[in-house]
Amino acid sequence: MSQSGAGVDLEKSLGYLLKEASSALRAAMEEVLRPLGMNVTRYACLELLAQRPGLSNSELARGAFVTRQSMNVLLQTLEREGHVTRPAEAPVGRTLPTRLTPRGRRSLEEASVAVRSVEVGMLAGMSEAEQSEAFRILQSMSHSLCDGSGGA
Amino acid sequence: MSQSGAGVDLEKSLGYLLKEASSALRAAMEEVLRPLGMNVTRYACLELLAQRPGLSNSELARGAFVTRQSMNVLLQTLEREGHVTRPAEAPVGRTLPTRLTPRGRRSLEEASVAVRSVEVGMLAGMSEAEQSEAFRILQSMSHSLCDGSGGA
DNA sequence: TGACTCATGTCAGGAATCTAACATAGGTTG
DNA sequence: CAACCTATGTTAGATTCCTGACATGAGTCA
Repeated sequence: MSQSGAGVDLEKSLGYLLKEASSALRAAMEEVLRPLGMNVTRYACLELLAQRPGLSNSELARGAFVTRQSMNVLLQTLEREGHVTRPAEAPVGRTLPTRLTPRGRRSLEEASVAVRSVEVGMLAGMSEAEQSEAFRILQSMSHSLCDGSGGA
Repeated sequence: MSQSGAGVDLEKSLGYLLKEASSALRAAMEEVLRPLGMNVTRYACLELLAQRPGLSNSELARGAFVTRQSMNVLLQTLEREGHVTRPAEAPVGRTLPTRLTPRGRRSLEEASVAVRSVEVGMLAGMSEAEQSEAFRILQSMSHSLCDGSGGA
């Protein structure tokens, strides 16, 4: 390997570290979800619907960090598979409120257990106080980035 | 919007928050890099080469969080554009040590300024102590995830 | 009322990434 | 030495995701 102990500051960048942690988390989640025939985006969609029934396509897209076009095709798949239902007509406006079916809820249950184990593993070795601190810090980063980006 | 103040714990998940922050960072970086005709992966590749000249294709891939196949096509593009150079023959084994050209270094300079401004904005409102704490915490998360995933 | 703006759902095309596969070089172990 | 295993570079095919575009419904304002 070429990596000698040269003075590189990429390893000191919080941005790089953030990406590294996020990448590791995603990889770990994909790994435990694959045997269940699921992936991170599918899980995120179902989890969002479990916690906030009636979310629209666009709202799910924002919550799962994909475009609404991508979420649309995912919802069509989930609908075809019988995991979610959407009314044929929009009760108001154009938004179609989506809901989990019992089958979707069952799939989510399995996945939730797997994902929770990953998150527990991620927090191994961190005290309650550190977790609270991590929460505050990550929220601060998100807000700073959104303010600086969307507000300018 | 459908989001009432219902008791949802996705907002309390450190994993979700980690993804949110990482997503915001990536979006902010893409935004400032786009006017420069660059994207996050290209920037990561050039930055890695600046800090560790002679990295191989596979090492760059790992550092930029993509597959070595994806990095390979990127390197071919960068080589065609004159941003990097690779020897025609591997001096040892099969690894082709890659290096920045002066032109690649110039492109990186521009991008670095833009990216640094994003990172500075992200750290706005965080004290030195908090940044150190963030560093420790993110590293702890990464390590816990890799140990639990690759070691099992 | 009518024009404007904004958000949504949806379809089509393209760009980026990944998975699968093969050949080669180096180290390891019998 | 020979067989084996691992890591690398590379190509090709498939998949995923995004960008662009259009039509519809709701709210705003003159």
